[in-house]
Amino acid sequence: MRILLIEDDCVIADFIRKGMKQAGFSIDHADDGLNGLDFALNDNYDLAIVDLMLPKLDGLSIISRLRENNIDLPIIILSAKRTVDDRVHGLQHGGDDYLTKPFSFSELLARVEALFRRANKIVEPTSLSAHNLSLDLLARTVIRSGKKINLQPKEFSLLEYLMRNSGHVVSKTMIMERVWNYNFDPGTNVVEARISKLREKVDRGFDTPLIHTVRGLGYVLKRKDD
Amino acid sequence: MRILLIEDDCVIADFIRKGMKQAGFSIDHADDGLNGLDFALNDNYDLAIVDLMLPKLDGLSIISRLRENNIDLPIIILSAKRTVDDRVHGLQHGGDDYLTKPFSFSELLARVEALFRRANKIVEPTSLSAHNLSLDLLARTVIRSGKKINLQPKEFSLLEYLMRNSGHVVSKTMIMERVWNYNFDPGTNVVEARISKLREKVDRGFDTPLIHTVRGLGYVLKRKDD
DNA sequence: ATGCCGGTTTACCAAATGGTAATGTTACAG
DNA sequence: CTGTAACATTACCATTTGGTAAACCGGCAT
Repeated sequence: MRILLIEDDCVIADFIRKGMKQAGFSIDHADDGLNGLDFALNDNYDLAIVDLMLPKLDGLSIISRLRENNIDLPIIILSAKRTVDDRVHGLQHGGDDYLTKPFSFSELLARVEALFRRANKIVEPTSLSAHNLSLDLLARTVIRSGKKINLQPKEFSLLEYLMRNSGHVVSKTMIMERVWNYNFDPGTNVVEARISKLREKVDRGFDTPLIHTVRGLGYVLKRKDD
Repeated sequence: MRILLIEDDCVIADFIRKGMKQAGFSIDHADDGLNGLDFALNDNYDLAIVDLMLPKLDGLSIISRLRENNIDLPIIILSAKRTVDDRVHGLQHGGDDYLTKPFSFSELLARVEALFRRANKIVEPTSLSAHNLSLDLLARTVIRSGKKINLQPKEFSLLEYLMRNSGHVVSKTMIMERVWNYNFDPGTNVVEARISKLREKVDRGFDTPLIHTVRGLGYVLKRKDD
């Protein structure tokens, strides 16, 4: 979870930085508006905490610029201005929350967590892809270099699991647990057998194989050179 | 945009109701906690505004119960309690925002709009729900009032189609085309037969049937009184 | 009331699915 | 080079699935 903090008062900035680190977040700090905008535009953050009064470029302008650029980043506004008009103004500019200084750290943390909760629900990917292979998780269809591939339900789940961990080796035991919901070893070779069928459909006849076995460890989905 | 307001003070409730209507929202009002929970569980709202101090069931309990039932509804907490602890508590229980009384209507409106902005990202829905029935399109699971229902793949697709058109009658021909990909009439009663099995699993043993037949036209998924 | 038409339910069977085990293959140690 | 263990492939069979048709039911027009 990466947070961007844009704040010029270094006492407050330090206070927030330390607290967030302790809470297990990774946090970057920009101390003026232009830097902050630059950070936000050129890196992928999960949330931003933005002061309104900033040197070079004020907070509201940063938010407007981000929204103009279609950057949909949850933003908490931090400000000394406490009138209703200021709050309303901040939210209307595209802020997600407004917190007035002075504030207690626990409240900031609670708001950060509330926003994460909401933002991360929506991010669930509806398709997975690697190289020229892609799965549509909603339609449950598989396409490799434009050609539709017909998989059985179990085969699809197996491939989905490999794709979700693409680049990382997954052991047969892991596969058993996540795809078959077995927490024991049935003493058969179900996984091998199903992998074989899967390869036949997904790899056979295509340029380069994507399903690789790692002797003694398990299987990986990747292209050879990754 | 449908808002659910749970508030026992009728002066405040009226004030909010009028304002929201004027702002173009459709709003329902429950004046105690149990009613509120019932409304939220049995209907589809886009946002809820919840007072904390309520007769019969307090606001935090309502929120907890909703989150337990996997109902992901943006919630604004409204409360006279203004301490940091209360705010933190409210957010930790699954609220998305916390507003203290007295508040100005413009601030409430701004927060409602901010939450809508975030919740309504134009993303393909990954779950469908109607009344107390909900489908998880990714996991391909079905839950009705907390109980898991096991459907066969075809049954799931059929129910999904009904849900996607919930409230609207769909003809058997339509169903054949979209669920079976037949563009002709096979002269059998596949649809009827499968609808029957589906009813057995989805409706039998539950409070109110959701799958209704409209003689001569087709089928609808809805509650009787909608 | 009677029969008919549209819809429902059920039993049945063919096809698809998915696990098992036997057999074949390959990598690597010695 | 050879033996072994890990893995691959394949044939086979039980279970699940899903379509068909026949029996059943209930509202409505005659």
